[in-house]
Amino acid sequence: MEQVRVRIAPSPSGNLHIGTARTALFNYLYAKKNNGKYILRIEDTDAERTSQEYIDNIFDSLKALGLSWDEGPDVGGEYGPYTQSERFDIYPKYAQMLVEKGFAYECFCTPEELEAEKEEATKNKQAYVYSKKCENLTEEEKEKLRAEGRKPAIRFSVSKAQKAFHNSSMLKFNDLVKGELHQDMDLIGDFVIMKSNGTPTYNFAVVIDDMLMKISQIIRGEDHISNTFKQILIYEALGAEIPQFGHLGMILAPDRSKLSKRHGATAVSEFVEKGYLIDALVNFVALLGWSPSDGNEIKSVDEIAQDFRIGELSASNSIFEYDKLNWMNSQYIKKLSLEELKERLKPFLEKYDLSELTEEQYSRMVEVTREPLTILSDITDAVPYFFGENVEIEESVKTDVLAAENSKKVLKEFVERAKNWSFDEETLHHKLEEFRGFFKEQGIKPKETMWAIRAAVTGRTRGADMCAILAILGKDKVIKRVNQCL
RNA sequence: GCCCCCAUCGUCUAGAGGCCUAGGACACUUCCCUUUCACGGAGGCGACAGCGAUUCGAAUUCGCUUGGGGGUACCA
Repeated sequence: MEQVRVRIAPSPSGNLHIGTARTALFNYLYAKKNNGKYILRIEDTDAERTSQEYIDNIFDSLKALGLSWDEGPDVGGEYGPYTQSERFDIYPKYAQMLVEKGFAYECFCTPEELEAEKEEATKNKQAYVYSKKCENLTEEEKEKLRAEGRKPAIRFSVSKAQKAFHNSSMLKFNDLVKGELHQDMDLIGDFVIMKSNGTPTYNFAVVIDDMLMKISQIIRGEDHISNTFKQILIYEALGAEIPQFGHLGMILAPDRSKLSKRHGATAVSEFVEKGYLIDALVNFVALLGWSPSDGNEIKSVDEIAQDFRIGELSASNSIFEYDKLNWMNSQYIKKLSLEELKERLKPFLEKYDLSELTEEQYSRMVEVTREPLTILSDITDAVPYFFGENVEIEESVKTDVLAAENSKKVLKEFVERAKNWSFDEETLHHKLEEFRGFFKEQGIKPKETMWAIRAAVTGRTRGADMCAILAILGKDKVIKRVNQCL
């Protein structure tokens, strides 16, 4: 296949999952690296589980991730429509074609009959394979069943395909990331390709769509490996060219189970709401399975694309640990310009009245509080003392710091002196230095001196640079708070 | 149960027979810087799942065992 065409095909039965995001990323990277096209297709054959809300979420998240698609439901393209529910009229034709070629047949079995077969198999400790009892139904028998009101599903005949295209029962393909994979076709039961309600099953719809959309490489999670064998059989029966497959390890939770809500966020949008930067998220997720050749792990999508080789991806599963994500997010926060950071922080400062601060004061506040931020939402608890007249004093601060005799001495002296200071940072810096020196001679450590002031003004023992805090708050508020404390 | 995939520090990984007394990153930890927290800097701790086989030589090849994951639907 000359043109590289890859796709991401989420099914809108939930918000865009972080695992799907990673699959999307690797497809995007592959397309980028190979000058190919990257296509978005919505797989909504199961009407029960799809909702517009999820579709919107998937679009928004994918866009936010910066993985823009060349063809898709919204932007269109040569091979549309790109939403499976809008393609329902094209699947029956191909199913019919397979029936005519003898690679598929109508099946009238009821769910109960099928269930019984399955139970029988488990009882005998055998792999369940459909009995094929409908494969050789005569026209009369079919008519009779139809007359009973039964609606047939269409099943793919694995044995027919095997006879037509293979010498042995071993089906093999060369996976882009895992190497040679194989499966005994005798263990693949005749699977349904068209449901009795006339809609295609997943395995059938994907093949038809990927074929028609000329997809050249299919990169997806390894939970699809078993589907791949079925799909290869369909391609062969259709006489279509078989694309290359690449199966990625899965993302697991720290307890090695599937990543789910009980482990925290799973959707990209949830991470964003929590204060993760989308660039950090993408970078982090890329590192699950891929590693940079130069050892520098902080990289943009474009940089990763240059360095991306699908064969070098890890074949194993990887565990999603927050530690590294957090570190990475903090690195990306550090790289943000002050202006950008000021904007991004606003959603997390809604509980405060930002109008209390001038633009300059807000800038300075962000500047002096940004250092320890891991996620944007950390700002919420980092800045309460910049707002309001009074300040809430932490219990431990009251008992440990403020109760100390030295603290009272320091604070009294502070009020006396500060009255005459000009509250700009430069002056404060010098004055406080003098101030510390004054107490040091009396045997009070600089640290203690500063703690007393910090405790009285912010109610805490830790926080941003003291001079900046004092300057932003201004003389009146500072003295008021200290007096109140005394 | 049956089938498939995977297996290097706690985690993400480098490593494609000798360059490995196994390298990096995160986490943890020690020290330094410092008016606090943090940031930053310099160190430290820490792994080839087990057993066999091939080979002069194996983390790297093969087999078995164990462990983990996935699939087993008229879900996708």
